[in-house]
Parts: sequence; structure tokens; C-alpha cells
Amino acid sequence: MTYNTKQKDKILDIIKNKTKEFSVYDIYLDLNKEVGETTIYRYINKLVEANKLEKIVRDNTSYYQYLSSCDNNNHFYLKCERCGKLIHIDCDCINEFYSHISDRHNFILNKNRIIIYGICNKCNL
Amino acid sequence: MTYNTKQKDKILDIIKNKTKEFSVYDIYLDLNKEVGETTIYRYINKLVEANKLEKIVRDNTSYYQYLSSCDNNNHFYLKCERCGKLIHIDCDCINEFYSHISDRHNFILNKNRIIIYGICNKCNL
DNA sequence: TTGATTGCAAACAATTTGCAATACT
DNA sequence: AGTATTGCAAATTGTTTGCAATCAA
Repeated sequence: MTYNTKQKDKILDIIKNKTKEFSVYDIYLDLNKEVGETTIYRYINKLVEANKLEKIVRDNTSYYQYLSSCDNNNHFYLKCERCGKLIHIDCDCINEFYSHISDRHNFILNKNRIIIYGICNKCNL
Repeated sequence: MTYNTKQKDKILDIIKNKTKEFSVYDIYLDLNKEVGETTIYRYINKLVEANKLEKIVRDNTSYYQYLSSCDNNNHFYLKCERCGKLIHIDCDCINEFYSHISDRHNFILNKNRIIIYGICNKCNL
């Protein structure tokens, strides 16, 4: 149903090694234009649908960030607004928060989509 | 430096009465095309910059949602992924969460940007 | 062989910009 | 009067689509 291709491998390889947001054009350049932009668009769109990538839109351009698959029940993200770094957290505090939101505010939060924005340790000097 | 115009008044009036996400075109239609789309784009962009509107991009279109200015120190949003409703919460739980994130994870979260996604009470039947 | 993928060129569409007319203070 | 705003038309540009060639299974 889906085929493995060297284009997909190349794209995924680049993506996995990105620590910050990237655009389709960034990937295109990183690959020395050896893979068509259209192909990158198509593959990245699939990754977004599969929740492997977060999509951020800014200045009329889409940027993406790799979300390493994480099955932990207590996982969420902190994202630095200054340097763009995405920090993975595994901490039970999110479950306490989840319970509180559920019990007191009647809202079932989506644990796969918790991204808290702010300033990271390094940037806060 | 900035002028008040009836176009701005009309746009803001519509926006304030929206409970769900809207596009520029929605506003354009609501105003019976009496205000140019360009004008709506320009004004809405300013509102986004001023943090009066949240911008959400989906399917190559920008949607917006009014963020009623809130100075409370313990304010955050819950957003329903099904019906799109934005729920305002004032609860000290966010400060506890803030402190925990700060103390244990060395991260200063941005209180003006906390949007938790999930399913609201009504949709969860 | 069969069906998915690629990539170019073209289409698309949301958004922005130039500019002359108009409105605000 | 002087400056900001409006709105049309045109330009821009990120993204998608058509399609023939190619590749994976």
C-alpha cells in the first residue's frame, strides 16, 4: 500500500536530525535539491497527518518540527519561544493537571497535543 | 497615529460576537461585502499582533478567534477540538502548574499563551 | 505486472502590495 | 492641511494538482 523510497528515507533522515523548526524549502536545500519540493510537501503532509510532525504557520510559511513518537502516558512538550527548542517532558504533573481539568472543569484534554510555550533555561539568563 | 473608522468598528463588532473560529472571508460575508477584504486582512493582522486574536491555520486558510483581554493572573483557555468552542478558565491550578514547571523543569511558561485542546463537556456525550 | 511515487509544469488560492481616492483628526 | 485608511486590481507566493515517467513490491 505504501512503498519505501530513497526520497522518503532521505527526507526522514534530515527531519530526524533537526532540532528546530524547518520549512519544506529548508529540507529541499539540505537535500541539495535532489528531491523535488512537491515530493517533500507530499511526504511531510503525511507525517503531519500521522502526528509525527507538528505544523506551525508563521509569516505565510509552514514550519514543522519532529515529534518523536512517545507512548508514555505522562508526556508533553515545552517549547521555547526564543530559541525554538522543543523540550520533551515526562512527568506525572501532567496527569494531575489532566485530572483536575477533567474533574473541576469538565474537559477531557488531549494529551497528544500539549505544547506549553515559554522561555527555556538557557535563554533565560 | 491611528484613526478610528467605521470599517474598523464594524469588523470589531462582528468579531466580538463570534464564539467560534472565523476566517477573513466569513467576516467579509457577515458584513455583506460592505468592507473590502483587504481592509479586513489589514485590521485583523493588527489585532493578531496586538494579541487580541488567536490565529489558527488549517487547510491553507487562516482562522481567528477573539481573545477577550484578560488581566487575571490565573487565566487560560480550553479549546474543544470537536465544536471549536474556546472556554475561558480562571483557576489557580494554572499557577500551581506554572510553579511546578518553573521549579522542576526550569522553564518559564508564557501565561498568555496557554491553550489546552481536548473535548468539552457538551461534545463528550 | 500492478499500483504507488516522483517531479516538472501549471493551476490554485490565500494573502499582500501599489496606488489613487477617501476619511479622520 | 496633513496623515492614515480604504479598496480595487494586480502581484506575490506557498502549496496543491495533473500527468507522464519511473520505481517498489
